[in-house]
Amino acid sequence: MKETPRWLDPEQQAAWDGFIRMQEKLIGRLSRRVQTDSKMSAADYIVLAKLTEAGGRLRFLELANLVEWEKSRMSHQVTRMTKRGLVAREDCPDDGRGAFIVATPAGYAAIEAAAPLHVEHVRRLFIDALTPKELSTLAQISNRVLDHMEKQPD
Amino acid sequence: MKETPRWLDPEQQAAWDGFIRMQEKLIGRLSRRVQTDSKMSAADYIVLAKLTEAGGRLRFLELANLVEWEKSRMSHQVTRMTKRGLVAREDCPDDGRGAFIVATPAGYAAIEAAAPLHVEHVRRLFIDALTPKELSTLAQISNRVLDHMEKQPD
DNA sequence: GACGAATAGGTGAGTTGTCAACAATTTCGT
DNA sequence: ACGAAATTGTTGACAACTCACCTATTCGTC
Repeated sequence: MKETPRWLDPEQQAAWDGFIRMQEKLIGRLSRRVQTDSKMSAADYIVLAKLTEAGGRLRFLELANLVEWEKSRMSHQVTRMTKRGLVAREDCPDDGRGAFIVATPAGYAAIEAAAPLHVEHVRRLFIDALTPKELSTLAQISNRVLDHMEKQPD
Repeated sequence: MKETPRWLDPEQQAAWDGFIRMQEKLIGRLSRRVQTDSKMSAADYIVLAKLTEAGGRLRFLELANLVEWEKSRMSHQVTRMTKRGLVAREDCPDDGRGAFIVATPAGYAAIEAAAPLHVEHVRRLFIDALTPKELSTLAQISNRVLDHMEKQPD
C-alpha cells in the first residue's frame, strides 16, 4: 500500500518554482551573452575563471569540484579547451594517475578579455535587482543548501 | 582608452559564486535522480509537470515561457517527447501558425508516477536545508530578479 | 485588398553533456 | 608484501542544446 505523497505547501512550491525559473532564465541569458561577446562558451568561461583565480594550475578533480561538475563532463570540456589552446594537461609527479590542468597564456588572455563585460552583465541582470541585504541572505541560503547536500546521500 | 572594470565587491562575489555553485550542484543531483528513478529526463519531467498543471494543453510558446526555454530548445524537446509518446502536437484552429501541445495519457501516467519521488528529493535536498523564512526570502529574491530581467534588454 | 513587418513555430548541423564501462595507479587490511 | 578495493582520470556512443536560417501565417497600414 502506497503512502499518499507529501506535496509541497504553497509557499514551498512558490519558492521552488520561482527559483527554478529564475535560475533558468538568468543562466540562459548570461550564457548567451558570454558566447556572443567573447566567442567562448559559458563553460569555457567558468573553467578559466576558476582556474586562473586559483593560480592557473589545478588538479583535475579540484577543478571539477570548484564548478560542481562531474568528472566526465570536465574531462570532455578540458579536451575541447585543449584543442582551442586555452588550457593544457600536465601529469602529476606525486600521483601517477593524476593530472594538472594549467591555463595557457591564450587562456589568460581570453578571460582577461571576457571578464569585464561578463561582470557587467552579472551586475546588470542580477546584482542590481537586489539589495545588499538580499544578496547576503542569498549567499547564506546558497551555502546552507550546499552544506546540507554534502551531508545527504545522492 | 579603456575604463577600469568595476569588479564585484567581496560580498557580491560571494553571493554570486555561492549561487552558481549551489544551483549547479542542486540541479545536477536532482536531474540524475529523476532520470534514474523515473526513466525520463529532467527536461521531460518539467515539461510534463507544467503542461499537466496547466490542464494538459498549452500553446507551444506559452509552454516555452513557463519553463523559460527558447523556442528551438522546446521544439526539439517536444519532438523527442512526441516520439516517446508523452505529448502530442495539435494544430490551432484560431491561428494557422500555432500549435497546441497536449499531454497524452502516457504523459499523465509518467508524471503521476514520477512526481512523488521527485518531490521527496526536492524536499530532502533543498527545502529541508532552509527555514520557512529563508524560503520566503528566496521566493521574493527570485521574483525580483525575474521582474528585473524582463525590463532589461538581453 | 496588397504589401511589408512581425509572429509562431520547425529544422539541420555542429557543440556540449550524460552514462556506462574502462585503464592505471594508489591505498589499505592482513 | 600481496591482493582487494578505492581513487584518478579517460573514452565512446548517444542524447540534448544552440545557432542560424527557413516557412507559413497574421497583422497593420496605406
